[in-house]
Amino acid sequence: MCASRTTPARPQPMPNMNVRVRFAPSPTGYLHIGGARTALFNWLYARHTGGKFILRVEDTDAARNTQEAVDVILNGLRWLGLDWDEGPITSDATGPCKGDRGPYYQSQRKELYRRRVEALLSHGLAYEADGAVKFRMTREPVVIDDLVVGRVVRPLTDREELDPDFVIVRSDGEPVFHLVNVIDDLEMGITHVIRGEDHLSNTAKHIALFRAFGVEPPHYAHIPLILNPDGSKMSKRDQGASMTYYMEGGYAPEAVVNYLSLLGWSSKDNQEIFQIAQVVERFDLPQILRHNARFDHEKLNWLNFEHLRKLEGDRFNELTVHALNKAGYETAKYDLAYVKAAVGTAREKLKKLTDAPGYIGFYFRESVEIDPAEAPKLQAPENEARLHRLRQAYAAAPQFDAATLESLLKGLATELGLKAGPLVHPLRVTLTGKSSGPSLYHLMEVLGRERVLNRIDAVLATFRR
RNA sequence: GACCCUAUCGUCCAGCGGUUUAGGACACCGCCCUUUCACGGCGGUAACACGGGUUCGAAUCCCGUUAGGGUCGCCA
Repeated sequence: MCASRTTPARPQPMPNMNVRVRFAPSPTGYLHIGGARTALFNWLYARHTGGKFILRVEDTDAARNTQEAVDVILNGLRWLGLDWDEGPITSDATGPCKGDRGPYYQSQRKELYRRRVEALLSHGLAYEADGAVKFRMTREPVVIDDLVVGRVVRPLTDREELDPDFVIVRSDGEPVFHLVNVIDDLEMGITHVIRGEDHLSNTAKHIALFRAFGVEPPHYAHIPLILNPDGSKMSKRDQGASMTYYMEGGYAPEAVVNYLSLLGWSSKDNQEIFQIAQVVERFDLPQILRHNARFDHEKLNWLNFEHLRKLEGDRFNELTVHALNKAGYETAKYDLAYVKAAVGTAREKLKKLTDAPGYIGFYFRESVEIDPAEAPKLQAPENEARLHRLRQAYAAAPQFDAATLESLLKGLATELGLKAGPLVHPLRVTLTGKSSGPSLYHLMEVLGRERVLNRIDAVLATFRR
């Protein structure tokens, strides 16, 4: 267990410096995109105000909460770049953590809950019924002054009218969500609860609980939900509901974070493309919209492209090489400079990182695999002589750089009374196997004279059968 | 069913009583540029859910209807 909770709160230097927000996921084995956005908004608010972002794992359901499930969440948040100031460091509930308000796993806080329940019991604010412990809920409508939604008055529903009290400890002794959530927020000194709107109705219970513990509740900000493109609610099974879809689908974290920021929040000045630091600077709770938003994959794709092309060279190289390796291309077998130059020709061209293997994989295969759709065109009789002339010109090229290669090709085209196209197309297919790809002249420069001549020879050989 | 939230182009946002022939972005459709594929440039189609009020004047305020979402668990 990490640091004790008895450490007194430190004095707050500035009025706005004491914001404490948290993301409190339940490890179910996957991180929902909506949960990721909730985490992002909390993180943004903490960073904007100079407050603390806390990660707390709500692993009360021992049966389905595994360490692997926690890792999914930790990895998802890390991938997005949402670092937490307090919370677990590993997926081991009894392992190390940072922060002095731990433990940050609910499974490690049972004693705390037990004491709080006893206090409630002894004050007559809770009572036992059928082996469970129930909380004596207020019968009055509860007013919620929500930072996003505004003032909401929640009266009892007709069902609650019958019995407003609700279970806080099950008959098996396990405390329920409403209870532990409130106790933890209280103990951890959470000042703002930023969460999905699906919790808005529950908030009445939470406020009543806070008051029963003798404290005023934190500020609440209920953010709208993310819906499917067709407007239905996004559930586990839906495409793109899980963070892994983006992590493995060729998206840059920068783009996903940017897109998520724009769902339900706006800087009001029509800017769409943001670096995360710019969002941190402008983000605030009052600008959050009140209505749900549909997830638009096309727009995310566009943002992904925009971010990919703006990525700093090394970062682009890192992400692209990773995508190539994942697809089975062993870039490590090649010169670092060659790899960098090769990847460089895909710069500003990739829509998704997962397009990299198909786009520049030819650099990392010793023999070219001709696209079956292009093979017949390449076999056109006139191509033999053209490729032969091209080979001669390139074998004798004084320098093997893009500009020289281009002028040699164009010179040859003029000589043969052709436009560049009839030479460019077969040559591209010969060298890469495909009809489209990086700039032909630059790709040849990267490939180098030896590979270019070899690849031309390989195709020429198919003409002489 | 009860209660709560919401409602501007297909989608995401701007608009917060008059400066609006409702603006931007994605997507879509033309044209241009071009060594492929892209990018880019120019132009275009496209919305205030409906009905009542309030007001000299409403996308903007109020009420209702409709629609969508959420909550009513010994799930979280």
